[in-house]
This record gives sequence, C-alpha cells and structure tokens, in this order.
Amino acid sequence: MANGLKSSTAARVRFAPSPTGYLHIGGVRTALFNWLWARKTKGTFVLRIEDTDQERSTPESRQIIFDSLRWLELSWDEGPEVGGDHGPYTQMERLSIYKEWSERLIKEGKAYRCTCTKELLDQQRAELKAKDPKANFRYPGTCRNKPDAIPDVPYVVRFKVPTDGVVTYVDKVFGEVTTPNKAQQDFVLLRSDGIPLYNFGAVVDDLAMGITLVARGRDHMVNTPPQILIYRAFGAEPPDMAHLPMMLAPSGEKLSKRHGAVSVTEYRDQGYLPAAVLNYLARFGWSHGDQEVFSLAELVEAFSWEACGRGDGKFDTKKFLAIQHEHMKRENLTSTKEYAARLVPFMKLRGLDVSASELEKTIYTVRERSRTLIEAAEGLDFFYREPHVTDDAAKAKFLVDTNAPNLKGFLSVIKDASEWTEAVLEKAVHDWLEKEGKQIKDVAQAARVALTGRTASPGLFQVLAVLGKDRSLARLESAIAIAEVTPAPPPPPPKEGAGKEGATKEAPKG
RNA sequence: GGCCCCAUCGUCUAGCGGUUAGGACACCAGCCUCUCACGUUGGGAACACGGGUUCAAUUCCCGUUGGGGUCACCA
Repeated sequence: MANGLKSSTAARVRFAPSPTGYLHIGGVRTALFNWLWARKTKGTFVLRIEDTDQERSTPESRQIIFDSLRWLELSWDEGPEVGGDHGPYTQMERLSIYKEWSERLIKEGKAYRCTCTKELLDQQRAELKAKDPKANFRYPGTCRNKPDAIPDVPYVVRFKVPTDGVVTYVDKVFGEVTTPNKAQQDFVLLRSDGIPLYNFGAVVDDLAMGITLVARGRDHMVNTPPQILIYRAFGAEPPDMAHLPMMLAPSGEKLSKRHGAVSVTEYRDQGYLPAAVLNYLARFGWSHGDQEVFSLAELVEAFSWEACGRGDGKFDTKKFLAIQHEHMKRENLTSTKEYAARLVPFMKLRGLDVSASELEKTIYTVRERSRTLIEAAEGLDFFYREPHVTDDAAKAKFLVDTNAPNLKGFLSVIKDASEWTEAVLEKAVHDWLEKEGKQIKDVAQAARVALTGRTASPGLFQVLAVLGKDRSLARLESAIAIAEVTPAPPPPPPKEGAGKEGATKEAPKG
C-alpha cells in the first residue's frame, strides 16, 4: 500500500551519464524511461553528470549530452545549465561532499582507510590467477581491522562489507532479487586522490538529491546490492530500483559502433525525428497492448514499470525505420509546420535555401513516400532547384524522339487548360488521351522525367500544380528540344523469364 | 569459474491456468496504380528441453540447456 502510494506520487528520478563520448542510444532509453516516469508522476527529472573518470571525461562529451537531450526534447528540471536546489549537478564539483560523507562512515566503523596499493593488489590478483585460473580474487581485508588513523601514505577508503547476510530488494521490473554479502568484497568508496568511485558517488548524490527511484540498464544490476549496503550504512532507505533489459546488436553482442549507428546524433543527422526515436526506444522492452505508434504525450500517459519486459532484446534498424516512417506520414504526429521547420536544414545541406513556410506548401507531396527528412529533402529537391537536374539514365531512356510527339501533345493540352489546378489539369489530359486513343502510361514517364528529372516522383498532376504553369511549360519545352534530337535506344531483347514462361504455357501445343 | 539476471514467430512483443497462441517489423503472393511510395487482401513463421503441481499448463514450482550482465583506486 505504502509502496503504491510512493509510486504514484511525484517522483524524483535522475539520468546520470558519464561525459565520455557520444550519447549512446541505450543511454537515451534510460533517460527516456526516467523522464517518462517524472512526467507521468508530475515529478522531477534530474540530470547529473558523472565525470569522476578523469581519464575519459571531456567537456565536449558533456556538451553532446546536453545537445542530444535537448534535441530529443527530454528536458531536465534540475541539473547543469538549469540549476536547482540540490546542486552542484556535476560530480567533480561535489568532491568535498564525498569526503565528508566518507569520513562519517569511517567514524562509525562502517568504512576504513586502506593503504594497500593498486600495484600490490594487482600483483596478488595475478598470482592467484596463475595458481588457479578459476579463482575469484577478492580484497583480503588487510587494512580492515586496523585502528583508524590518517596514514602518511596515500590511502583509499573501503567499505566494510558484512561477512554474512544477504541483500534483498524488489526491483520494479525484475521483482525480488537476493544477493549474498559474502559474494562481495570490501569495495573502494573513495580513491586515493579523493575522487569517489561510481557506487559511492551515485549513492551519496542520490541520497543528497532526494532521488526516489533509480532506473538504469541491467548492466548496473550488480551494483545495486553494494549500493543498498551503503544506503543502510547511512541509515537510509534505498530508493525504488528499476532495471531495464539490455539492448543488444542484431548479432546478440553488445551494441556498438560496429553494428551501425549507436549515437543519437547520428540518427538526428540521418533525418530521424526525435519523437520517432523515442517511440522506438520506448517500445523496446516496454509495451502497451498491441499499440506500436505513440506520440510523446501518449507515452507519458501509458508508461508503467509493470509493463516492462525482462528479456534482453536486439536492436532492429528496419523496425526503427518503420516507426520513423509512421511519424513522417502522420500529420497528427508531425504537423506540417514542425515537418517544414525540421526540413529546412536538410534542404540547406543540398544547397537549397528554402523557407519553412515555402516548404509547408509542398510537403504533402512527399509525406507518404519519405521515411526520413533526408529522403524528403531529396524528394522535394526538383521543386526548388533551377534549373533542375536530370538523371542521365532517365534522360537516355525517356527523353527520346519516339516520345517527342506525346510530350508535345501533353504540353499543348495543359497549356490550354482552363485553370492550373490538379483536378482541371488531370481532366484535360485524360480527355485528350481518350481522344487520341492513348493511355496515361504512354506519356507519364516521359513527362515525369521532363518535369522532375527522374523516374520516381510524386503524382504527375501534383507536380504540375506545385511547379506552376510557367516552370512546368518551360521544363517540358526544354525536354522536348532534347527528345527531338535524341534517337530512341534499340528495343530491349525479349526477357528470358517471360519467354520461358510463355514456352511453358504453350508447351502442350508443341 | 563465482555471483546475478533472462528464455513466445527471424526481430520487437501480447498473453498474467482453459485462446484456432494475437499484433507490429521483415519476408512471400495478389489487388490498387502515371513512377516511387502509400493503402489493401491473403500466406508462411513461435511457446528451448525434462520433471513436477493441477481436471487442465505457454502461463505456477524445480532442474537441464542456451543466452546475457558483472567480477577495477571505469562508469
């Protein structure tokens, strides 16, 4: 009962990445689930930078994290650049806090100073391994029972792990998990340079920041028992814990650069929509009946830890693209206004300086056929490029003398149309075709190549309407000029497959 | 190897004792069609194995197998 109440009241959750590179797609999922929970409970989403790995942390990575989260629209309520009552939100700025809290534990006999050097322990570990490759090295407890005094050599602070007993906690997605304490060693809290290790820094901060639920990847599940021991040493109740199943590469290996894009910024640059990225990630390890496509608001509404699965999954780029396509197609998911605004930079990349308001008028022609903003930009290119570019193969195949008469006829019909609208043009052309005893397919491809420069495009009459009368006529005229002086290629030889099929069918005759 | 976790179509998953085991992606075939798409109809495709519990197990329990995580003065 008390637990249910705790879950439904405003949660304080956090996302605590290390600034050691790009923001991994798996990290984004962790951020998303936390963010969803914060929004659903009308709670607080805290961003904390865990930069205690001085070797790997960089200011650039820190910036990438901010940029990525902002692009995804996963806004944080407390954290770097926005502030809050529990700062600072960067661990390297909290060193005095860790020092103070560790002294507290030492004073209470729950932790101790250890002067064993890393070199010594590495050596002991190596010796043991040499004797017995299967052996499990653990800190032997050399300094565990020494009376406390500040040594005159560098020392680390170690946690005094109880020699017996177990840690049991109820994971929000995995249920009850029990680990024996004797499986753990006296792990290090504070390094000799005063910088905390992950488990200590995270617990101190989560406690100090009033975090009520910790959600992270399953690779952290092994950290939970020692962390709970630390919470208890501080006389505190641990927050709720939730672990998320792993996202694996299609091969079943850990997801890495080798298996395609793992950095969110790559998806951004490939023309994915943030809402689509979030949608795919949300459905990975979480489900809501048969629903596949969600807006962000729907995710917030529907999300729950209970509906999270426990099995690891494999990242599927095809399904990801399909979800992305849905978001590109549906106006209620991506309004034309938003679509246009996001498209502008992709047009710019093609050297086309088109305003969002201009794009808003043409987007309807590519909505269903573009899966990404890059594809949309490609699809819209010929509307804005003057002169437009004609594909060589398309030109050679369609802008030829045998098509010239049809193109001329087509041109003169639309030129005389009573009104330059899709419907009127279509009717005019069809009337003409009927009179001529021709079909639209006899002229469509040549006209398409003339107008768009390619063999695949939006509907012919949509193209005419968007292009406008002057440009349409001009493009047709120059195409006709080319066609008239270009001899048609020889007809292709009969297809082998078709011949065989015919032979089979007519075999009884022979 | 120790500790921990997991197990339904190829993939993401629904299922919370009794179902023709459902959906989505992908795949195949058809329809639609001025191209590309979209849309649409249909199809193949799964409960890892072995014991229990039960009138009844995909579902609950145990084991086996398989997979994953982690064993640092990284996070």
